Amino acid sequence: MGRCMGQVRWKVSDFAVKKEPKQARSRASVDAMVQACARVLESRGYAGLSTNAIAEVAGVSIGSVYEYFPGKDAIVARLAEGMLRDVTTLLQGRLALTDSRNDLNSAMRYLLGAVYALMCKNRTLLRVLVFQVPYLHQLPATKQLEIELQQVLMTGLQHTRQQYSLSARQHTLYLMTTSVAGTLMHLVLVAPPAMDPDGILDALADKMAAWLVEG
Amino acid sequence: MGRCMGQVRWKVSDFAVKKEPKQARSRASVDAMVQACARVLESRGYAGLSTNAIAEVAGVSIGSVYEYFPGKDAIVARLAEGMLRDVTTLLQGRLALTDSRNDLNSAMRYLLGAVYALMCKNRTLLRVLVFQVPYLHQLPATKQLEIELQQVLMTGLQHTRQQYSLSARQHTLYLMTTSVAGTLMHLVLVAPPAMDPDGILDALADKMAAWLVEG
DNA sequence: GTGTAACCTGAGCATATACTCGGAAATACT
DNA sequence: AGTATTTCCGAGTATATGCTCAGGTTACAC
Repeated sequence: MGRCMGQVRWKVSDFAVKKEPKQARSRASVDAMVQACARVLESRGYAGLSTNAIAEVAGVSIGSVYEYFPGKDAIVARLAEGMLRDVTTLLQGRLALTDSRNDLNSAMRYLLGAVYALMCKNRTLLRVLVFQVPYLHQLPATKQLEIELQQVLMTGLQHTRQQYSLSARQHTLYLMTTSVAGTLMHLVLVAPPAMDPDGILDALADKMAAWLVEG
Repeated sequence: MGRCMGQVRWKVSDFAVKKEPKQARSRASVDAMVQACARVLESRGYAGLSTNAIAEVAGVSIGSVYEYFPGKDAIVARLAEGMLRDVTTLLQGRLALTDSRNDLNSAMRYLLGAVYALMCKNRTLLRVLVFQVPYLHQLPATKQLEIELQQVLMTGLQHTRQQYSLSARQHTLYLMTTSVAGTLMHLVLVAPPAMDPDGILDALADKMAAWLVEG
């Protein structure tokens, strides 16, 4: 077997593209590989993912896969980065809307609902990425998403006029991001469907809005 | 290669023990295998885990491994169940202490601190288990831990005399478990060490205690 | 002691997966 | 049309890992 088995840390070169596609044909092939990767992850999990499977599902030859990617992890990384970026840009977009609303609570609810809805599409794929892909949380896009979430909440914080100590704000900010992330993750990936997501998001929005004005 | 590659769901038989060790010698062997499994997971990650590696590190022959386990997943499952049970029993123990204290806030802080400390040992191993083992959240012990956490918080809820609607309580309970879990997970597994865990746990205890009395 | 059951061994076979490479086919350029 | 470049192919090789099995060793009961 090749390299890359038996290590806990990954080199960035594992995730880089080998060659940039230049013609429309090859761009379509690369896209097909990434899509195939998603489908294989959904149906067989990360352990069942192989370059051969990707090539087969994508309808291209195994040689073509290695023409553009150094290995399967690069394809997974590209797929994950795309999905994470979707959430990040959603957050950025909704942030503009949030600014114009003066009702903090409903603005928060709006944001949470949007992110929740986006996560629910691709539920299965997301589950595999989060629970099985070893290097997901080391990806740049993951950290970018964390930063973006903090940014959104920070803006909410700055809107409130209350003055608290800086450390208190920092801690609250941290708690909010981890709480929101933890709740959304569990709600989307783990909780049974009988869980009344709308009611829970209502409650979460309430609590978070309250934390914002408290400090 | 054997079976068990390429599936998203696992059979319980994958996690069962093949034969129960009866003499002290074999019990030591089985224990060595589980410990070796932990060490291999820490140093090479789940992708680098193999029955051969386990046997080598444990100092037993590969044949002995298959004498007692149907495959590596059974060993991982046993290891994980042990660690999860440690947290569960800790929670149960501290719950008794919590009852006797009337200061809800400090009781909460005590609990959080204890769980955090326990998680911090075996940080690396925990990281691998949580982020890489595909079937971790399907293990009975995982769900048991969730239930136990809810139980502890529920007891806190019942201690407060306030009467709110049942659905509000249910939602708050859910939010508390997911928030606490999310924050602890991030703090232990992801956050950089410069994060001032004590201060954050203080803040979290404050917030959670407040939610308890609010409803 | 002797017999039985539990325990251990490790070479070896089967298989899955990573990855290469020589060359064919399509496309772009002039 | 002719040439260069890009793209694609897929049989084939190397290797890691799963797992078996025939036979040896140790512990225990009587």
